[in-house]
Amino acid sequence: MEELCDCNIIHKETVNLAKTKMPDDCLFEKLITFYKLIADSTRAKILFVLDQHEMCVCDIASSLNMTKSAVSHQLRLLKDNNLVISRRSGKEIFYKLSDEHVTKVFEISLEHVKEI
Amino acid sequence: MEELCDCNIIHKETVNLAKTKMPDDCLFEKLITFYKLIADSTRAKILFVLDQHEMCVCDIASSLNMTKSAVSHQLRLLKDNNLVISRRSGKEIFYKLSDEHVTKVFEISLEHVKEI
DNA sequence: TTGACAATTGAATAGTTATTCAACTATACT
DNA sequence: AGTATAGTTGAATAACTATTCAATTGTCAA
Repeated sequence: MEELCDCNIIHKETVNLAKTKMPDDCLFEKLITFYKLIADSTRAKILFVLDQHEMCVCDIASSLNMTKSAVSHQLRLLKDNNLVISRRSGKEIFYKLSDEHVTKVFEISLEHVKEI
Repeated sequence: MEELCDCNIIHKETVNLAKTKMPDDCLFEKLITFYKLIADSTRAKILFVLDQHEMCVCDIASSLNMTKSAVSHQLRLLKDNNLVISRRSGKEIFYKLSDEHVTKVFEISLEHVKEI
């Protein structure tokens, strides 16, 4: 295992403890993937309105004052990452949060960030 | 207020409800600023190791196998946004999470993302 | 005061990404 | 079949950002 850092370990115990406790990269990937999705105002707003009610693309675009295309691109990202699911009903496609878990995490995130 | 969207409102009630419930942009800014900071593997790992123990830049760089410079740049962002604080002790500068609140939000985030 | 080490900084680069635009598909209705 | 509407898509652009590199600051110890 090569050392990439350009400095000495000053406090060996602290560093060793940190390294042993460090979760595997997979967990960080999950964390980052999830929070990158929230960390965009368009997507955060989409999640917020879908947390209120299932919606079609036009309604989301109207609510956010954006084009259908821009919203659709972001919906695709959210869908690919399983944060939302869709169903077609005639010409319209309705989107909603994928499950209670996403709802909960999003609401908790929103709640906590209010306090910072 | 100009309309930027390129489509009709299909379900007027749903859209109106969403619009009235929509938090002001300031809250979304806070949410996004905070989650953007977490949504990067370097910064997430820095927050993780600082959640274990106060650390100097060299120790953080060693723990993450990165250069001091790269770590320092990210620490600056975290500090500017009040997620971490620092104190000098001789040649070293120790960083830690800024308060219990940041600790809590970060730990909750980590906990919840495990379940997704 | 000189040298060594900890840390910061600014500019440059490379990679990522949100929105726009135009073209396209899918469905419903006449 | 033909038209209008809902939605998707890919390419292009513009904006943003993480890391590198080289230079610099701050502190200590000889």
